[in-house]
Amino acid sequence: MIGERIKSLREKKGYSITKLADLAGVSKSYLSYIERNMQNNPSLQVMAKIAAPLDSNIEYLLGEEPLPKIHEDEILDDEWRLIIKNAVDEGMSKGDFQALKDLIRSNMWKESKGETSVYFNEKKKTSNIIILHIDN
Amino acid sequence: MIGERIKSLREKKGYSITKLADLAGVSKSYLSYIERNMQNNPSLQVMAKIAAPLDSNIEYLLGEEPLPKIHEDEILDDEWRLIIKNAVDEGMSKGDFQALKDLIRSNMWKESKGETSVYFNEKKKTSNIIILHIDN
DNA sequence: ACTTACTGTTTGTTATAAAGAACACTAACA
DNA sequence: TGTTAGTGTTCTTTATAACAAACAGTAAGT
Repeated sequence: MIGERIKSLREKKGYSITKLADLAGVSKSYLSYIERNMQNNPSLQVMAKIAAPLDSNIEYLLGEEPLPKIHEDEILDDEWRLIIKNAVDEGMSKGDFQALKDLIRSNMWKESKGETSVYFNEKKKTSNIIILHIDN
Repeated sequence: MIGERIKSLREKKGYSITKLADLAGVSKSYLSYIERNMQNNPSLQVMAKIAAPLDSNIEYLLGEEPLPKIHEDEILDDEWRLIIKNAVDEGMSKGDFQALKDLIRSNMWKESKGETSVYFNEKKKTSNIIILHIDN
């Protein structure tokens, strides 16, 4: 849920609700509501304002939406084609794809120990890829 | 701007405002406002409802970068087909790909400061992806 | 004990997101 | 010509997002 994400990032930064609310420019009462999931439909502007001082972004705060089911036994060319088409429309180049393919094949991706400035952004359950976020 | 993205995807799907509004479950008047950027602060729920029938997601609709040019479908398709085929043969799942696609779109990838346990493994010049290696 | 300064919560109240029309404008067709 | 069905746009209203302020709780200081 979105509230947990914000709270987690906030505490990781050592911010209080009041502090983050000030930095973000939203009311602390509203931030409190959002963190407790009593208000689960904030606007984009509020989300963006909250994400900024957390050095995060909306997509991460939104967390993972469940991936569509995968039929593992057969490769549907049409389905792949649709996926690729959307990806290309959204800006994926062949070079991107090749790089990612190599990334998938490498089995070097493991859980972070959590004591560094690196933390996991999200973990796809249907994939062995873990998306990272470098926290500067 | 967010309105242009929605409109572009909508027209690509051949949907009218009314049709998309019905599929998304939002009012067509509000969708019209959003597309014309007269309402630039919709809620997350509305954004999610709009993104779904467009086979997109919020993060893309929010994206700042201009839409890439779309190449000729036929040439692209064959070339992509070969790439995908090889990738699938090598074990790439659709989930893998979707995860990677999200990875590309997120603009959170920055150079490592070098003081952590993370270092860059390699950098593909044909891609904007930086492959990382977590050193446990 | 009584501040002072935090923490996060709960109260109203106000501003506005979002709906549900009604509206104007086409094109197709009887 | 009038009617129907489609497009997208404006109205008007209502539901609620978001605020400001008051509130309770804790810890440190006097």
